[in-house]
Amino acid sequence: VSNGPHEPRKPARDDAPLPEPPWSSRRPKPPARPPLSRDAIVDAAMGVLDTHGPDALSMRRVAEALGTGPASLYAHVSGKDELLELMIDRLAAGLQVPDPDPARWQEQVKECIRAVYHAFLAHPGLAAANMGKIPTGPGAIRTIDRLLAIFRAGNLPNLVIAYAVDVLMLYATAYAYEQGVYAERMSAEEGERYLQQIGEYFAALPADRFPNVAALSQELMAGGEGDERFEFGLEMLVAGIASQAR
Amino acid sequence: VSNGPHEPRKPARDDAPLPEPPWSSRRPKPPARPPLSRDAIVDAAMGVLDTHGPDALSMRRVAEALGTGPASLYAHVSGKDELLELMIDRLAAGLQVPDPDPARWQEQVKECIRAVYHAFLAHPGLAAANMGKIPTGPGAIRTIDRLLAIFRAGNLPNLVIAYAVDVLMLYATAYAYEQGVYAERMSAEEGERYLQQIGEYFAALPADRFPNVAALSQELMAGGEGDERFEFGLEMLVAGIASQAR
DNA sequence: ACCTGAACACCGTTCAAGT
DNA sequence: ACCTGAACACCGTTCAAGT
Repeated sequence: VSNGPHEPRKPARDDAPLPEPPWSSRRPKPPARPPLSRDAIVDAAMGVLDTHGPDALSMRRVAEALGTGPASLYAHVSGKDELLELMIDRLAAGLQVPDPDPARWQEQVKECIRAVYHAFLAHPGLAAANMGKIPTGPGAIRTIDRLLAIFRAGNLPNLVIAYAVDVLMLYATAYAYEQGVYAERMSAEEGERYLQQIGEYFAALPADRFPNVAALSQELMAGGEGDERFEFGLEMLVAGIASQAR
Repeated sequence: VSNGPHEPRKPARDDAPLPEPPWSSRRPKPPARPPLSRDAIVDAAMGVLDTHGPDALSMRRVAEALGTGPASLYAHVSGKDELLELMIDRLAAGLQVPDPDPARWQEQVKECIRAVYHAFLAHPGLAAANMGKIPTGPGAIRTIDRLLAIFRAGNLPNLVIAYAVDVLMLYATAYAYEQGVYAERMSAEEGERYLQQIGEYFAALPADRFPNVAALSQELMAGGEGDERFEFGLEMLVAGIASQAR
């Protein structure tokens, strides 16, 4: 089995493999499929994730998308963990972080954390893998360095800056993970209905045993549509951090 | 196959099955193993998690601990997701939340969030399962209700209370997840060495490309031992929330 | 009603063998 | 050096069959 029938979905392109002319029978089996590489594997993994969802992101599916077997990936990547790290680093490398403007540093920080949040939201499955690991890839380092520059324009103690970057990154990642789990299980309409059901359940709880949940059932369910809840936590954190300026 | 040879590890106890006396041949095969139940399954799952770690927490291992096959669990539990929810609810039910003391509400909130954090830290694997789900079990509802009581003593708008509980719970859960992933992969000594290596890597980065990471390499690695970083974020959040009092 | 053995459709990773 | 088929040791879940 060479290749060919493995990827019939994509439309023909200029670099599509031509039929082998019988007279130039020098190389009987040229590997028309591009050779494997770390980048090609990350490309394929991103494609699998975006089109089939986080549950489909397996070494086997990625290999299948490349027209090979799962064992072939291990020549370029030490395992699934490293592949996820490479995917996260590609995500980080794509983030745009502005040059620091001292007068607007708080707003700039919020913009960056929103960008991190939305990036992980766009590729569910990466947020979970980003937790518990200290980023060391070039893309992540670049992003963190530029984010640190903004914080340094805010006249904060260095230790506060370091902790602040950490906690804000965790916040964005964790929130994206949560939203991803939530979105993965149901469509927007189902989510609406689910939230309403939970709200009714809370409101119907025996008020003598759970008086506060019953009293606040409305508010506990509010703001589920947009980014209001995310913005609330972001606001609280940045305000608290800003209060540490010297 | 009845039971008996499936659990040869534990020492003999008073309720160990005695050899069948041949003269009382009424019931040839009394089910000496206690019948399955939701509680028994949750017990066994907690045992598997605590003694063998989160990676070992599979339906098959839980069934094995109960001396049966995995299919038997599905008569009492709809699947692994529900089992995890039941485990989380047991965790929540064990949390102690004090009666509200209006003068100390901020400190009381911090105590509660610390308790949530430490509870998830003690049972790694549950934190990840707690994200993206709205808790509805009796244990979780009870805990949330008592936590809401403390917030209501703080004279905050109802919407702020609702968002605050949410964001603080997410913070505690996410931080515990992160710490759990970190602790799972290495011992305390290995963690120490790992952090030091990362610190050296950061300090050795080309200062012209990553000036801020290089300059702050010390601070970026600080406070990894204790709960300083967790406390920092908790402080920022509670301070920000308290500033919303009317 | 509760339990079970066996199977289904997957995983990540390893390894000897090929080129 | 790079790639591969086949296998290993697992998963969660289903289902017909038993009692």
